[in-house]
Amino acid sequence: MYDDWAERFRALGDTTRLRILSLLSVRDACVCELVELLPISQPAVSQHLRKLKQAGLVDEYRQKSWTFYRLRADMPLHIADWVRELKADESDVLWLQTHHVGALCTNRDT
Amino acid sequence: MYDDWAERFRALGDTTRLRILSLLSVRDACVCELVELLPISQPAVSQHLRKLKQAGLVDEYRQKSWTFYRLRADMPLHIADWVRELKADESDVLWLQTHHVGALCTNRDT
DNA sequence: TCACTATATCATTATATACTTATATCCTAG
DNA sequence: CTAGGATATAAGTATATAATGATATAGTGA
Repeated sequence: MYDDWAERFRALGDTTRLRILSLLSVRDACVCELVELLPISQPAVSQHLRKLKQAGLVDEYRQKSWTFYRLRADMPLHIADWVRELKADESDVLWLQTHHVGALCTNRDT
Repeated sequence: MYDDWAERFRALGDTTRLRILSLLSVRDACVCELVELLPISQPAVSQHLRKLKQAGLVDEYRQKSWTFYRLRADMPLHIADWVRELKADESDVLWLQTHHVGALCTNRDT
């Protein structure tokens, strides 16, 4: 009866995933960017993203060789309200504003 | 950084606890009433209530020999909004409306 | 006081979660 | 097509969680 909600809340019940959401609230990001910012391995990041996706909180799109994740626009209302107030750490915001994946990974610029 | 929120969401990330919240949104209830309504043992109910309490979502008060639990009035805003929309199962509502703990525990009412 | 009821805690167990490393898959460039 | 980077999946492990039955604690009322 409450399965979907429980799954959503479980997805939110982890500080790493909350940080990922805070990052995505600054801007969309690809997996390799999140890997740069988080203190865990690439597979761990991938697994967190999968949970967030299964919970309907993020979705993905491809651009060049990268898979970008973004907050889902159709996220349940109250969660969306909450996420909107989630403040990313200042240094994370700075990083996201001053880096772009092209520079990070192979080419330059977006 | 997001520890408190993660704990709250983890507390919400279980269907049994969501059902407990839905019950408490109908009216305050004591542990023995929740035990009647839920398909799990009394210790399990007690442990769920402890998690909800630690997460700041419910609190307790004593009345006669019973410990009643109620939704915390100062629950975080967005969660309170969400809980307000949580609909208890109709048969649960009926049970809560037609029973009271005095009848339950000392007499043997319907 | 004692007996009883209500609730909490303890010890244990099975399953879920979060991480790791290793490997597979998928793109895109050349 | 092939090489290499980007990402996902697999397998394994340690910790967390949710349940149980047994037991401890607390309050009530005779």
